[in-house]
Amino acid sequence: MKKVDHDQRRLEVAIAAATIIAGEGLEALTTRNLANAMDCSIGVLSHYFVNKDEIVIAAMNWADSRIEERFTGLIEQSPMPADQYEGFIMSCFPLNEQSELEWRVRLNLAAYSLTHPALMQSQDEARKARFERLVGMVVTQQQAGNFRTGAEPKMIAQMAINFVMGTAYNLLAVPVEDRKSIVTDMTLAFLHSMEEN
Amino acid sequence: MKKVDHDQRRLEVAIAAATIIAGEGLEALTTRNLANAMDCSIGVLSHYFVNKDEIVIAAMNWADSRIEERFTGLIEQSPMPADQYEGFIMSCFPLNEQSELEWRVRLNLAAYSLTHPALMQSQDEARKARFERLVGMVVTQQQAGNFRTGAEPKMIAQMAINFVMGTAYNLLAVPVEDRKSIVTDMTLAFLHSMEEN
Amino acid sequence: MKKVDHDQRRLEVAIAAATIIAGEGLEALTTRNLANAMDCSIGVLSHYFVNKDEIVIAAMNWADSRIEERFTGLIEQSPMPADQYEGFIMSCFPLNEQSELEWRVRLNLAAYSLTHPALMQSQDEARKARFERLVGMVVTQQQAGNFRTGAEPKMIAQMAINFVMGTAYNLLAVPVEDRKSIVTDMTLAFLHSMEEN
Amino acid sequence: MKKVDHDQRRLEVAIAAATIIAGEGLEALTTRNLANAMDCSIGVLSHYFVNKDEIVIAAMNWADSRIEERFTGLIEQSPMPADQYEGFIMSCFPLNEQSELEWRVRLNLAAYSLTHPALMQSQDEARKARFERLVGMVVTQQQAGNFRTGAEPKMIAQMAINFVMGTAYNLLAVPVEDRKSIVTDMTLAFLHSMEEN
DNA sequence: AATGAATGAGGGTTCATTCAT
DNA sequence: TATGAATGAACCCTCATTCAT
Repeated sequence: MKKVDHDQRRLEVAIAAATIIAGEGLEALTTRNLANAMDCSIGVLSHYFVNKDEIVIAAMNWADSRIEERFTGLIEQSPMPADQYEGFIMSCFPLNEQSELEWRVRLNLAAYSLTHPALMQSQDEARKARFERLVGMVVTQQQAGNFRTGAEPKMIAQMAINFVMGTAYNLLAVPVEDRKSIVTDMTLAFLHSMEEN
Repeated sequence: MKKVDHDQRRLEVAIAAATIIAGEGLEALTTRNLANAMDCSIGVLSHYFVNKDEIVIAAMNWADSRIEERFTGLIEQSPMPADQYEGFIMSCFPLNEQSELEWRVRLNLAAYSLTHPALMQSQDEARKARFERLVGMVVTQQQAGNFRTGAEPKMIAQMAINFVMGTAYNLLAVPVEDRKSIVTDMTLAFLHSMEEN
Repeated sequence: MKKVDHDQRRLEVAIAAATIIAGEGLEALTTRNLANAMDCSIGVLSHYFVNKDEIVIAAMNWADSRIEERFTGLIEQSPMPADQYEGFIMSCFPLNEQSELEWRVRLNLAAYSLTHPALMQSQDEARKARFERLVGMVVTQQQAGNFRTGAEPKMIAQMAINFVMGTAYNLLAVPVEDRKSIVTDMTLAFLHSMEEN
Repeated sequence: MKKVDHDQRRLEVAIAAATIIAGEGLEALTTRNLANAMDCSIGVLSHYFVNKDEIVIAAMNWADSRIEERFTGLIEQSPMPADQYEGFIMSCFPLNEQSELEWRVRLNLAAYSLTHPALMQSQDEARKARFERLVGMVVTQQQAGNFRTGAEPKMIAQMAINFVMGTAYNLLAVPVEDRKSIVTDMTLAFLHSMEEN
């Protein structure tokens, strides 16, 4: 008798919530506003989430996961041929409407989790997993002769993470049309600085 | 002198507000909570700020300025002797209680300004000024032979900004006692990658 | 037979509702909670009751009737031999789990009916019938020489009702294990005071 | 700078709440309804009570205390001259508009406390204190030769309490104009049954 | 300048009820 | 019959803001 896919519906709510957070800010994410955006009644939300906090968390985790999945997908196919840097860049940074939305939510998540221990903890775990994956990739690249071997893989991995995050967050303040050339140059510069010299 | 008192009180309010944002989150910054933290009555706040939005902005700008001032102070005394990297690092990153507070607020500011045009605009201006100052510093360093000349000063400046921001934000998730060694290594690596080779 | 099933189901709902009222209070009697206790879906309730008010009334009337039926059963077998006081007491007061439940609901009914005219009216009718029956019993007992004849049967009947109610309600606040000796002594004292002297 | 008496205002809220409970029932006691009855805004309530539960408790305790105080006042002036039974009766039972209100709330309290442990506990304490006072009074009356000495003071006290409660609660279902003669007869009969014979 | 009581809009949430399946 | 997703009114409560003192 199940007419609706429960998980699908939860996802829809999470995406709608993420869209509001990205577009109007966290304070604009009210149940009324959200129900309106989803074109349903307020009561519906309580069928899929026990309270609003869960919705906020689901929205943020959704955006975070989307970014992370693209990033992970890239790493897994390394060693990356140099001619695929283009795809790397496009996947890693907010260069289209969709990833813009996700990065905006992620920036909110970064600030929000500072004072929400449960969220901070899940972030920590995600961070560790990401770090480990990236360290593995660096080692692979070093063995392939693409990265210099003088530096610790762990440091290179952490610097890459910081580079991507710092660049992505700062990019959000730049007009969309200007972003691509900036980020391309900077990524190449970063990768160059990681290369054997 | 009245004006001094007035400005002094505004500053006190901003600092108290920033402390709440950093410690309990933006949602915990209520007028009642703020008045309580300042050990004064709610009504006092309206003598110094026309509404709560102004308080939020003042708090965020205060934290932002504090970080920026230290950064600017460093730049102005360049070319930096190599033996002052220690001070540079301590000044640029959240390595003590005070700067931790400021960086936490700044991260909130980064997210908040995404959907608050007025704030975004003032951020833009600050960003430009910061950028210009840093470009000047890079040129100076290049002329002094500390930085490689192969790269555009603008790109180096932007990469430095992104490096500092990305590193600082990610540092907030690391236990305070572990931060210093991490950031030292990474800063040296970054500066090394900027050097002539 | 459909009718039997239907009435049976209504009764089951009423008992489940009464159980919730007795155990968790009137405010805990929600449709969701009730459906959960009955291990059925919310929609089922509307097949047997037009709305929740009817359920509340059915639950309260059920408990009230249970108590009343035992009381009536006792009266009808009067004149009561002195050696059956034990049974009288056990039947009239909340001395086991089941009657405890019923009396708790009845106390809720007493309060609830104060502001629910329809319920108050049905209560009035039940009260009158109870009163008449008891007056008849008192007359019988007087004729049998068990009760003093100096007092009006009506007054004795009313005092008996008040005695039972006052005692039963106050008993609900006493630990179950202490109740029996208390109520035995008090009933004997009451009956003694009603006897010829 | 205190313009209002905080305790006075709390009392006003409690009385207004009690009036609603008595007149429209516990379910009609909403914050909107209460604010409306007090001719003030909803927000005012939160200045004097942390939440609605506290208001309900305050209202019920107020009504309970009013009844109790009259009862205690009577006991303290015992041994009671026989010609003051009139006052005793008027003070003990719901025979005017004011005490009617209080007894209606008390009946709600009796039912409500069944499933509200905190309230039940405070009721227990009040019950014990009441009992002790009454036992003391019974002893006094026995020494004055007004009550029979054959019975335990404790039993007499408990029977008196049950008599008053049972009678008062049942009285609430009787038209006000019929109550006085009923309760007078019954009280005299009760007191008579307590006398030496 | 400082106070804090008062306001009432708007927040999240719960609820009885309806209805397509 | 039975289901449970959907509805939206109404709940309690918090909040920024105002203003008489």
